[in-house]
Formats: sequence, C-alpha cells, structure tokens
Amino acid sequence: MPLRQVDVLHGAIELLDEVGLDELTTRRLAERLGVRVGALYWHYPSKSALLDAITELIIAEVVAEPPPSGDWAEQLRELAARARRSMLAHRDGARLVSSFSTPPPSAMAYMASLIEVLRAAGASKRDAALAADTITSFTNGYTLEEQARKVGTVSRRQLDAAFHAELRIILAGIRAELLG
Amino acid sequence: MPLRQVDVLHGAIELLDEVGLDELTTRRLAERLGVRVGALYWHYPSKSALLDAITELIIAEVVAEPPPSGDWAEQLRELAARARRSMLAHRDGARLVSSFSTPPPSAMAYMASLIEVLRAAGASKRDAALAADTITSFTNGYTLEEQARKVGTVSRRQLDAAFHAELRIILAGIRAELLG
DNA sequence: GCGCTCAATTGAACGATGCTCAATTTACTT
DNA sequence: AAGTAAATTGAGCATCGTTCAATTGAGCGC
Repeated sequence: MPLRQVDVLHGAIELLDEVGLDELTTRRLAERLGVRVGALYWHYPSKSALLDAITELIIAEVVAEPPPSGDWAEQLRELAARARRSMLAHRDGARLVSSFSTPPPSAMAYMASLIEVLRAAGASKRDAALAADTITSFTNGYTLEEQARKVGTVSRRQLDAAFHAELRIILAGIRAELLG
Repeated sequence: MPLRQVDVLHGAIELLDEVGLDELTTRRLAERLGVRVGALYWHYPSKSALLDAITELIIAEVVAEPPPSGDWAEQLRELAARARRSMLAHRDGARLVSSFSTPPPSAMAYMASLIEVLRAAGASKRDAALAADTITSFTNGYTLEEQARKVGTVSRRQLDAAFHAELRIILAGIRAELLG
C-alpha cells in the first residue's frame, strides 16, 4: 500500500508535536514513514509546501466549528480563543501560523468571520477591518510569545487568564472607539 | 588590524539589511568581512549568539531615546511606535525580536518603561503589567505580520495609519477597562 | 631589535540539512 | 499476463553551522 499525501501530512504533524519545528526534518519524517527522503518529494514539492499544508490544517480547525453565539463581544472573544487554542494545540503552532508564505484560504475565512460579527454589530467596513486586524495581531503576538517562552514556566491557567483579561481590554476598546 | 567583535556585529547587521535573515549565513558574513568562517567563532560562540546581539541592539534603540512626554496615552503611543519603528528599521527585525532565546536586558527595560507610565497613571501593579503586555503583544504581532507579508505591497503610509488607529483602540480599552 | 606570549585567523574537515533525478519497483487497468 | 503510470529508491549535490590543530599576527618586556 503506497503512501498517500495525507499520510505524509499526518506523519509530519505527529513528528512536529513530538520534536518541534526545528527538529522536523525531511529525513526524520521519511524514517518515521518507513520510506526514503526522495519519496516525500513526490507528494509535496518542497518542505515549505508541506509546512504550509500543516498551517492550513491548523487554521482550518478554527473555522470548522459552528459559529459562536452571544453578543458581538462574546462572539469575538470566542473566535480569538479558538484561534489561540488551535495554535497551542500543536508544538510551535504559533510560529508556524505566523510564518506561512501566502495567506491560506482558511486564514481568510477566519478574518471574514471576525469582520462579519463586527459588521453585524454596526461597524463600518473600515472599522470592522481595523478591529479584526487588531484582534488578530494581538492574538498572534500573544500566542507566539507564550508558546515560545512561557511553556513550562508559567501555568496554563495563568496564561489563559491573562489572555482573556487582555482580550477584554481590546474588546472594551472596540466598544469605546468604534461602536456605541 | 584584527577584527573586533563590534565589527562582526555591524557587518552582520549590514548583511541582514541587504539579504534578509534567511540568507544571513556565516560564510557570507565571513566573506564580507574578508575573513574565513572559523574566525567568526572566536568573537561569538555561535550564530544564534550573534543574532541575539543584533536583537539586543535593535531593542536598545527604543530605550536609548529620552522618555516621551504627554499624558499617559500619548506616552504609551510613542513607546509602541518607537518599538515598531526600531523593528522596521532592519530587515526581518520583527522576526528577529520575536525569536530571541532569552529576554535581553533592553527588552526588560522597555517593558518596565511601559509599566512605569501606567503606574503613574494610577493603574495597579497587576493592571499595569496586563496593559503593558497587551501593547507589546499587539505591537509585535502587528509588526511581524506587516514586515513578513505587506512590505512592498501596501504603502508605508497606510501601514502607519492602520497601526496608530489600532493602537488607539487598545489605548481606549485600557482607559475604559483599567483606568478612569 | 629580539624573543615571547597570547590574541586572532586559517584550512580542512564533520555531520546534517533540503533537494534532485535517473533507475527501479510497485500497483492498477485492460 | 502485459503494459502503463504511480511511487519509491539510491546515490549524490550544494550548502549549512560548527570544530580544531596548526599557523600567523601583534604587542610587550628586555
């Protein structure tokens, strides 16, 4: 039974979770799949294409879930929390997400869902884009730092609490500056 | 006249600005300095130590300037703008800053200056730390994305405007949620 | 100026990385 | 069973960061 593209992808994700992005090498992946390095290049044109596929999959998890409920602030909070959770679900997930070469479709979909909530809350097109970008920049920045330098040293509970507290600041800012 | 450590550092920064982080290689740096690769390792124990030194220098620029004036919001705005400006001043500066292994002293000093402003504005220790982290996470996240994917495609003027507009959202949030 | 000492550089190599490609094997279709 | 296309191999290339014994260079006491 030959290797399928999805096998390579899943093997890569498992390996990523075990050894981290820096140690995720084509040879290690090949060994884990019981195959030689060259075989990988039949399924993916390059390592970075494989990493892009992983990234796409990570972000896709966010959009896959049903749209959150509640008022606009609660919906935004939930979407941001999901994005962070998906990145944290894999080792170096945040680094991976903030280093894709071209924006994957699911990243677009995520941004669109943020904007949609803001539009429904009465924000102008420009304000909605601005607020969505603020939330995304913050979420990525926070999670990147968190995963790079705080894993193992600070409890997950504290990090969750801080993230939500800081997110509340931003949501309060959106309310005060853009809405109501 | 032998090479000094500072020569290696400056050569590395120039090379970084010319070719970017991915193409910044020890051999290229050695060639530019008119020296063989091995010589670099007398001045720095490893490439990552060299990169840490560059990072430290980039962040140090922010703290070197005199403390900003104005009310607390204006001071925070200025500090965040300086941090972004320093990162943008060098190619892949944001990537470099958000990937140092251990927090350099100047990064601590930067955080301290943010917290100081917030404390003077009447925030509790915990709130000040929270707000400072919010600003830092956002600034890093925004600048990282900006530098990675928007350089050359979006005008600097637009990016500046968006950054300040989004920063205003966050400052409004700090005011509404933590102060006043 | 003469040795001497230590700072600084060289030259050559090591292991690991991403990637390529002609040759070969495997799996499927007719 | 034959033939075709998919999939893998094996060997190799260029480049990377790093090491280290051997060599050169510079400054200092005499």
